[in-house]
Amino acid sequence: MKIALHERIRQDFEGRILSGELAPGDRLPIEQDIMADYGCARMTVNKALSALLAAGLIERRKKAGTFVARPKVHSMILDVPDIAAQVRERGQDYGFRALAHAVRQPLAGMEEERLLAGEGALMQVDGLHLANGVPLCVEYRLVSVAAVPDIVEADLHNMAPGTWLLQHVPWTEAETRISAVPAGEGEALHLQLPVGTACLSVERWTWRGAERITYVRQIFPGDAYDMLARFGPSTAAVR
Amino acid sequence: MKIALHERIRQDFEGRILSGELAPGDRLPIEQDIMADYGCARMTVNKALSALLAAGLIERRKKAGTFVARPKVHSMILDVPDIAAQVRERGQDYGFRALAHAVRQPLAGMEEERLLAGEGALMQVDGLHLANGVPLCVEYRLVSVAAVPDIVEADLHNMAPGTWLLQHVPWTEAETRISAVPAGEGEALHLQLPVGTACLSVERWTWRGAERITYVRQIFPGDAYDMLARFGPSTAAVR
DNA sequence: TCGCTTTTAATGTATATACATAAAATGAAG
DNA sequence: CTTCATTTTATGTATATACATTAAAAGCGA
Repeated sequence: MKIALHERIRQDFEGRILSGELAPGDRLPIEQDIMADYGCARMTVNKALSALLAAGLIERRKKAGTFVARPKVHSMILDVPDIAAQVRERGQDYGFRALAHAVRQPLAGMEEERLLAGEGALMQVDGLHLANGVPLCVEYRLVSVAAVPDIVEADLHNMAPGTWLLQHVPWTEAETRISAVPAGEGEALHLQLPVGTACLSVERWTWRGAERITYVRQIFPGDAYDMLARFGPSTAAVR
Repeated sequence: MKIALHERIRQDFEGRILSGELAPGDRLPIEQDIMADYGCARMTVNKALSALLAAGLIERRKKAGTFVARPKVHSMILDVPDIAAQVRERGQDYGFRALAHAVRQPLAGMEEERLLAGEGALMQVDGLHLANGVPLCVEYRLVSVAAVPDIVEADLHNMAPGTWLLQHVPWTEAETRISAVPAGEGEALHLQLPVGTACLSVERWTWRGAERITYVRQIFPGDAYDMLARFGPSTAAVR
C-alpha cells in the first residue's frame, strides 16, 4: 500500500470511465456513498473527485451530483522538448552550428518584428542543429534584446539559442504553428536535400506576460522528424 | 469575493512565477508562513500548492521545501477538434465524401492491422473532407469492428467516421504523429495538387484501455492547414 | 575528515466537523 | 395548472488536528 487512498479512489473512477463502464452522462455515486464504500472521510473522496474534475473527466453540479463529462474538444499534450535534449536522449551526439549572428533593428514595415523588438533591438541567430554531425534542422530565430538583454553576451556559436533561452528565460507562454512547406534553396543547401522536398515547419512565438521574447522558425526534413503526441483525459497526470 | 481563498492563493503564486518574480529554483515560503500571510489554515494553503504541483509549476520535497520548477519539457496543449466542427467554426460549409467503404479482414503480414482488428474484422473508410465544397483533407481510416460493432450499421456516406466515433466512442486515449510528406498520386488527384506538393500528414492511433479502436491518416495541403497550439504553465486551467 | 546515527523540519495524508452555496424538488397560493 | 416561495440535498470551502514520511541537517565517534 504505497499509493495514497485518495489517489486509489481517483484511479478507480478513472479506470471505470476510460473502460466505458461509466459512460458520458452517467452519474457517479454521491460523496457520502463513495466514502462509505471505501470507509474513509468525505474530504478524501472530495480530493479524488477534485482531481478528476481538474482533468476534465467529470462535471459536478450542486444538488444534482457528479457526472462523467462528455468529451468535446480532444485537447492533447504535445511534448516539445529542447532539440538538444531530444537528440541526446536518442543516444546521438548533438551539435549546433551558427550560420548568422547579428544584432539589428527591426526591418521597416515588418510589424511582427517591431512588436517583438519593443523599444529595443533584435538579435538574429540562424543556425543548424546537428545529430551525429548530420544536419537535423535549420533554425531562424529572433530574440528581443529589450526583453532578454543578457542574450547579447551569450556565447551562441556552439549552443542553440533555444537551449540558452530555456535555461535563462523560463516559464514562458507560447504559440506554435506547425505546417508543411517545400524546402527552399537555403534549407535544401543546409539540410542536403533537393529543393522542394516536403519539410515540417515549426514556428513559435514566445512571450512572458505581455512581453514578447522570441520568434523561431525551424525547418525539418519531413521524413526525419515526427512530432509525437499523446492525449487522453489523463493529460494532467502525464507529467 | 466570489473566488475561493485557495484559488486566490494559487493565482497569486502562479502570477509571481509567470512574471518572473519567482524564478525557477527559487524557494517558496513554507506552508506555515503562507498560512500566516493569508490568515488561513494549512489545508487551504496545501490545496493551492497541490494545484500548482499538478500543473507542474512547482516541485516539492519533504524537509527541503517548495521550489519553482525548472521547465524541462514544455508540454503544450494541442486542440484537436473534429474537423467538421473546425470548419463550421470558421463559418464555412462542411461536407464529407466517402471514397471507399468496406469491411474486410486485416491484410496478411500487416501486424498493425491485425492488432487493430483483434479477433474481428476491419472497417475501412476513405474519404474527403470538404470546406465550402473544396477538398480540405484526404482521410484513410480503419476501425476495429470488434471494438465498435455499431460502426457497420452507421451511415458514413455524408458523415465523417471521426465525427461518428467521437459521438459514439468517447473517452479514448490516442497517440498522434505529425510529419510532412509529398503528395502521392491519390492525394494529388483528390486535393487537386501537383504530385510531390508538401503536405501535412497527421496519423492517429486511438484506443480505449487496452482495446484498439481506430487508426487514421489525414493528409492536408501544407499551406492550407496549420496546427495551432498554445502552451504555458497554465495548461491545466485551459481545460 | 570521514562515515554513521539521530534529530528535526518540511511536506503528505487523513479525519471529523462546520457552515456556505446552488439548484433540484416540493408544496402552497392564486 | 401555473407561479413562486420553501425545503432538501449534494457539492464547495474552510478549519483544527493528528500522525506519517522523507530527506536535510546536525551530532558524534573513530
